[in-house]
Amino acid sequence: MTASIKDVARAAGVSPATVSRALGKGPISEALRAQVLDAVRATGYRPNLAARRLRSQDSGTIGLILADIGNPFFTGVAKAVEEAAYQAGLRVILCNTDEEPAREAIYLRLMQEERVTGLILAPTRTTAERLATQPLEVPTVLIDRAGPPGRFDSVLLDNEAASAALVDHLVAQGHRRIAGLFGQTSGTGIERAAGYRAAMARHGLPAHDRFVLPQAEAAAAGFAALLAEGPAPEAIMVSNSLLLMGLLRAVRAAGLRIPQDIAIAGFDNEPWTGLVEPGLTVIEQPLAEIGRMAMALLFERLRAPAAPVRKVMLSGRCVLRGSTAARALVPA
Amino acid sequence: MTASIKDVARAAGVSPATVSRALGKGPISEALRAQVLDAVRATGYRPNLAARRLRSQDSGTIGLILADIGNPFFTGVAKAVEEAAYQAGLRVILCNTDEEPAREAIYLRLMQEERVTGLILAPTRTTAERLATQPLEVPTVLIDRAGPPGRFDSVLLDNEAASAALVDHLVAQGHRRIAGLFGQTSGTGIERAAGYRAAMARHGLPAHDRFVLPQAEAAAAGFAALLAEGPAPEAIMVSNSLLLMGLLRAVRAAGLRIPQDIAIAGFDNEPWTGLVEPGLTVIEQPLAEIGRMAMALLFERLRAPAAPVRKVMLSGRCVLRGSTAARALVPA
DNA sequence: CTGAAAGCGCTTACAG
DNA sequence: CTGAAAGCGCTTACAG
Repeated sequence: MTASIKDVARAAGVSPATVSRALGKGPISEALRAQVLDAVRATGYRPNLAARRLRSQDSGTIGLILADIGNPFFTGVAKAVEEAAYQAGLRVILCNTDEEPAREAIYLRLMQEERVTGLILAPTRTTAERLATQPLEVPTVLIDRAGPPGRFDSVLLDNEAASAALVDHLVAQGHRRIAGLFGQTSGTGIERAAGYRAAMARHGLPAHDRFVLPQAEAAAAGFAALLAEGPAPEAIMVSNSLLLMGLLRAVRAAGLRIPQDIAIAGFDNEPWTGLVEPGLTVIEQPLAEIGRMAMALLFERLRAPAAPVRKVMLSGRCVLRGSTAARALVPA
Repeated sequence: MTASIKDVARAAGVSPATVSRALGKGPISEALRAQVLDAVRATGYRPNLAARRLRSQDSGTIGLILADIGNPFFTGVAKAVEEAAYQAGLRVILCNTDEEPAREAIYLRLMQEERVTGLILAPTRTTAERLATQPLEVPTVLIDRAGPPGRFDSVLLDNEAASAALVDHLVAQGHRRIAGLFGQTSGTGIERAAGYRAAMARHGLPAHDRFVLPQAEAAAAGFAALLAEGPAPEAIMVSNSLLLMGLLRAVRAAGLRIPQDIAIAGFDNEPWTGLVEPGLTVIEQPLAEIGRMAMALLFERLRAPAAPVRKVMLSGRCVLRGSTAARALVPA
């Protein structure tokens, strides 16, 4: 039904090889090229990518496996990846795992069956651990979440430093009982918790934190648990925007004022964090830079498969807003 | 480098055809199947999807072309589409056009070159018009945005009714000077504007609206223009959540109180619309239902290519919040 | 149920 | 620069 390269060849009075050359690279005279392009238009020919891939052994495709397509962090990174791929003439297959290791496994297999040129992956903790013993056969760059040490090119936020910056800020604002809620499914949550604990210890303060599922509802439950466990915290930090949203709801539902009764802070400078009263203090991540850097590392890897593994650490930016305003400055 | 079906056949002591049958359908004895599966494990064989597609003339893939992957409306729909595709054993290629007709054209062509089984598309106005004269060769379902009448299966919100519900509500709250800002790149914005105008006319009120780019910044500019054009509106409705966000910022920047000085309302019940003070009145769309229905229509179309074109209209739900509270009830 | 053979639509050495 | 031929890795009539 659809025209094939043979139909075009017949229409142009040339061989299929010449059509292929006219459409791709390869030497060809200008006269024949024009002839072929006319025939392409006349026949409505569209190359069959499956055939092209099979023959050339090059999928021309990048796989992008993300934990949550509804999270603006990932969509921001995805846009940058897609842009870089487009510039390089590559396609992107975008996969959403919803933080489920089972879906990750399915997509990882699929990417191998698609014979993708390269893979960019934000693994759950479960999969990150599996990666230590079952290496992937595809050139891969990890983003946002670390894998087994020294095995994968990766682009990560300096999570410990970012958490420490938040703790330092809260301490400077006069807070001492600073609690934390951290996502348990990703290495990122673990690192942010570690940064929080280290910073608290450095200030001589006791850590008080919990790991929860990265969902708004889990943050509410975690908040309740923190309250039940001891003296009410003066401030709470959380490790991602979903938790921040849940925490905000829970704090409001408890009738607590921000920041008078409790200060809150989190990660990801999403538009709504600035729209909500009194504005939420967050760590802003360089989304586009993460995506671009991931693609750059991938291209380098494709060029030099045996080069040493690289780990790029990017810094977050602390965006200070009303939710962590100094208590002394706030009218009671 | 990677094992092919021949390697598996050799390892299992059978023919490639038998390996193919063991992995797919086709009749095969249990004994041979087990033998083959062992060989698959031993060789680490992964089928080459490009080869499979080329031979079977079936890509097993659905194309999903969306206008803005950063918009929760589209990610919500995308999740439902992906879920339905997964249940049916199909893959999804997700494409983001950022409302740019040029990128839409590129992806439309790509989908044909991928020989996708079917396509789900939210076209810009430009592309929707082009579709009238240049029909697609792929079975296609339009979502969110109408195409040329009677030519494409589609799943749409009843936009005129939704806009009318918002206008009726605002009128019931005592507002008369009700203005509107509508996205100009999609048919949806046009329809919502039409619904607004019709409802205003029905109430004997003059319409006062502008079309703007679907961006938060454009809403701010549009708001300023509305103010400059005449007596200040008592209420403003907008046609999507990006505009609602921009409008909220602009209203606040102008030092106006919501709803005392101005009431606002819009579309899409995103989490932040409930978190922001005083809560924003919005039309909630049935995201999952839109995605599921689109896939259902697509499957029906594949089953019966010549069946009559179907257009499914879904109703929005009006979520009333503080941003449109009655003026009389609000303390001044 | 099983195998040998053909062929999906391309690209790419190989000659000329 | 151009063409004839081979072959990428599968699946699927066709025999048996």
